[in-house]
Amino acid sequence: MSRGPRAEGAHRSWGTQDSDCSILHVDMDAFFASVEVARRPHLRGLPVIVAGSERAVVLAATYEARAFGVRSAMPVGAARRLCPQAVYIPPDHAAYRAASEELMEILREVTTLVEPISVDEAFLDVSGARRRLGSSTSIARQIRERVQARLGITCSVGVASSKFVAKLASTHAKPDGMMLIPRDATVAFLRTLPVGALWGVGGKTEENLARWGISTVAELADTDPMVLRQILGEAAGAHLHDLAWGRDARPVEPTRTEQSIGAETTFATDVYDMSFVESKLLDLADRCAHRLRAQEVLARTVSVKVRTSDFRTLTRSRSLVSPSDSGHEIYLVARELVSSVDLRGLPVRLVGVRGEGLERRSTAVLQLTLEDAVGGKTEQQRLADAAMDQVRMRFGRSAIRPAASGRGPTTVLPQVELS
DNA sequence: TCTGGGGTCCTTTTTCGG
DNA sequence: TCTGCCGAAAAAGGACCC
Repeated sequence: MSRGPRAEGAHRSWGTQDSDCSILHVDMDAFFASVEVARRPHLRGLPVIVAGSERAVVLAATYEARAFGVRSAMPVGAARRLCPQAVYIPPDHAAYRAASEELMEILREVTTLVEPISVDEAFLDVSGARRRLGSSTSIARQIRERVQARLGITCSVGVASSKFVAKLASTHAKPDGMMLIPRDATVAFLRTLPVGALWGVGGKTEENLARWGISTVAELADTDPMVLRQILGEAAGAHLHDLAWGRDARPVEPTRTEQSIGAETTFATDVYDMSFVESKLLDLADRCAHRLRAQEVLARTVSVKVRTSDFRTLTRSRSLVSPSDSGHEIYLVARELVSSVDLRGLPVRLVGVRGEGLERRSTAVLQLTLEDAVGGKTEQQRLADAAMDQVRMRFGRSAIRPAASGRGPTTVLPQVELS
């Protein structure tokens, strides 16, 4: 579901030398819409748009709908004006998740070095798979065939010597294509692109750069990095200058861990009633906590997001005394945080709850056996009781399980301070 | 035209302890 | 005890991605 701008001049062959290009970027074409068309063949060839409520934005549009100017992230109202005859379908996220899992399975048959970056795209490092499966471009072809055969939808693949160039290549290959950017052609390819093509340059940065007379990657590449750092900040300035020269050494990382888990919702109409907002908050905290538990992680910080009817977005966050995955605990903090927000008398459009600073659950094992209790309450037993109380408070009774020996309770828990 | 919901990362501001 | 300064951590906000 790439939205990056493309350049017409870049849309040609850049050579065939793929021996030093081991990074692949696989990107499904109009993913959600394609899944819907694949299971409703009578829609093939029609403009199809996947979107939630009238107050939402377009999540995906087939190429037939794009011909009318419809784009993803466009408000549904605007899409209806451009293309009233399109078939509008509400999203079915479970189906997209299932298709996504199948896609990732296909990719992992090629190599274990797969880094999913969203439901419908992933990077692969095929340097180790080439002896078995052939050249990088040949592997790209095999992937496209398998995806078509098993999912009934098309994808595009970019092949390059770095992640970000592979991603640009897949964007230019769309729809249903493949593009190779040989290492030697990288800088020449990049210089044909507008700055907005670079990963990390959105509307604001583009405007900002335009004020300095920079609107193409070539112009950015030829700008003194010191000046870029002044315009864009320390990190972004240096990073974008590197990208403009094709320098991107980031490896494909198959095991990236999540930094936060959250849930948010936009109301059908803006609401003044804070008790209604709180009831939604409880729901969101529960969803958030449920997913924390499913991933076996605890959140160190709770943050809330409130958007008022004028589209101002405010956030508040607070660290917890001890990390938690309890919906009730998260709700209590979230409610306080929301009530501390100055809404300036405006109704609320959106609320969200997020758990941040995630840490893995269960790193230490506390074992208490009946021997510990012999002779009444020893110092050790009192200590153990206190620890157990903490465990109950933090994880609930269900966290305490009988030991395998059956002689006492064993609990798996994150480091409990026994001081 | 009227802007979703899931995230990441970076910068700036505020808070806090020494 | 009060004040200033410093650095680290936390909080807030914003831009960006799909």
